[in-house]
Amino acid sequence: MSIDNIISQAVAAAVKALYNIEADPSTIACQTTRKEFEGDLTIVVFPWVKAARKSPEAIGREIGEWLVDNEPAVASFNVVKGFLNIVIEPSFWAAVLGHISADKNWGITEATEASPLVMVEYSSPNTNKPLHLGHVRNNLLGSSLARILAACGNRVVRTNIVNDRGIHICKSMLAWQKWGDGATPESTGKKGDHLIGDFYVAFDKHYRAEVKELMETRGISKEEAEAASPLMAEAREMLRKWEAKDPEVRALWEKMNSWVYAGFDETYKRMGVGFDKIYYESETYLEGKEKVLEGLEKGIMFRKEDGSVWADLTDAGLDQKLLLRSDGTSVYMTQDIGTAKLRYQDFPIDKMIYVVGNEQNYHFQVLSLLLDRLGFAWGKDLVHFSYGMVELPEGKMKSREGTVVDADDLMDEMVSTARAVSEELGKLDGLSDAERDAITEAIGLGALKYFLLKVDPRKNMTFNPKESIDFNGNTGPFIQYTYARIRSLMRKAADAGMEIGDYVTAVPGAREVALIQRLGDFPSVVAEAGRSYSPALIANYCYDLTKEYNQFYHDCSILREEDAAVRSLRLDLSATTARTLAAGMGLLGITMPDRM
RNA sequence: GGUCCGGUAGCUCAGUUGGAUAGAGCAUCUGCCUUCUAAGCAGACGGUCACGCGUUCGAGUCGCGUCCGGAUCACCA
Repeated sequence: MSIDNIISQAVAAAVKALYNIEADPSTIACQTTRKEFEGDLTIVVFPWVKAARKSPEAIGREIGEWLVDNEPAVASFNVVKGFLNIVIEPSFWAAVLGHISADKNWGITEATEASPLVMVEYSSPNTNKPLHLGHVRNNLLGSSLARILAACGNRVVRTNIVNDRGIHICKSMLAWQKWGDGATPESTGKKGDHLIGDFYVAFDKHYRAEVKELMETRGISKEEAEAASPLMAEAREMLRKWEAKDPEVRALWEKMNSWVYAGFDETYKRMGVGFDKIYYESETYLEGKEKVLEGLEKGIMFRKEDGSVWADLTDAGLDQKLLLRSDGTSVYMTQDIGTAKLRYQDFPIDKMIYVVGNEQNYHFQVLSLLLDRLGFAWGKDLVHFSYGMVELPEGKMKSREGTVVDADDLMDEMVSTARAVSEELGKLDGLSDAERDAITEAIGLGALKYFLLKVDPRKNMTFNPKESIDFNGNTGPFIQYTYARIRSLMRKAADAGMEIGDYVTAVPGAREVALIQRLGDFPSVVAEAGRSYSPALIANYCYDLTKEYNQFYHDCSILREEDAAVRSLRLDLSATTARTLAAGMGLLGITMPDRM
């Protein structure tokens, strides 16, 4: 039971005793007192003014007096306008810290057999090019969200739907056949995904040259030239062969995809993201048809004269949506319905969360409606975790113009910057090469992850590779640094044989109380982050906690404190802060180095 | 044009169910390394919370309208 709950319940009891008003303790506004006023917690008394027929000041005074008489945790109070500021009996704060400190899983709720089963889909790359900055935001949001949901007591299945088929991969395959000269990741020393990406670019280059030439020699329009392009015709022919399961095409497709997957795995691993179940579009793209035809029979869909199948969503304020082309083939929406069916067969999920960019908001609005009408229990309240795009100072990333920020390059750059800064500050002196590598990796990736996760996912963000990433202020490294300092402090305390956790007689000061209150918030922050699907909430909490700790740290001497009980209290407070920071940053997938 | 989402300090962003005088970082300026790590701390400067109306004890937060920016409205994925 947290101190907030104790006070809320006591206030509810006071209101009942004084004015015979029933107040739900959870609705009572109990908040940390602002610094400029005296007190620890503040109760807003305005809600009872009408029913009690008294002035806010009088009500505040009466509740305050009642609390002092009846609630041992309350030491004193003062009233400013309609705000009742409560001073908690100082010894209670030591007890609260003891409670937090004893709970090794503070803020984390373990899932049980009965917990809801939540599936989170994220990443969902194409196999024709390497991962870029946009994917990085997606991957980090998705995996962080999965961790947060698990910490909120959900059973979580992380999933990835890989777009491994279609014209795009055929383009890469064709380019490899034509101009690849038998190149492999081994022969070129390139990561497989980058190698395939290069061939995709090569196709595009040759294709555009071809179109230009056709326009000039035949004097035709761009559209006509594109339609007449032999190169594109070859790619389409290859796709046709792929769909007909031509052994040669399939073998090449499998070989090249395996290169890409090896490359992706490396990137995922470094980024610290993973999946419990991966679906491949090549295995699911035919699935939705059956479900759509089933819907047709039930009258949920209708067929037009040309044979195409549609859903009419005008009654829900949306348009008509195509689900099967006139030639009977599937579209994107149909495949998503099919994937949903497969997933439900594999896992009896209660909730589905799709981490997909906000350009697909409309798609998921439609998907939700369709799944609901087709009888999926979770269809109606599926969550489209919609996030904004990452833009560069010059504007949007465009692969054709080569302005895409590559995920691997970005991570390399972050880590080498971290190393340069660390060396300049002399932070790595006296450490082994392995230690240096581990620390700079943690800092570089910590900076990147924190930067992408601390902002509201819905918003578009600008990423300036040169200037955006900082190691000062509200950044991952700042939080990591504070953690590393505490760890160093704990090592010194251990060397000196100092005791922690033996401070029952100590009375915490104002800074300690502020920090304990902040630590006490962690469980509700995690719960709120789970409810609102917001890694940013966790990030900003970690930052606030770090700031609070640094102020405390600079205001007092810990190891030199002469009163053993106070020193012990401060050491335990430091240790608990470090643990909470590690837990919070862990939910963001950020590792905390022991020294830096 | 329809639908959805944004608009808070020069810049990048917080602001938890409506609560007290609006919060950080960066940038600019001023102090603090002989004291557990200065990637730090303390302070100064900086605001019509896009605009208007409404709801009420109280609105950055809720409702309606306007303006600006973005996304989307394919027999693409």
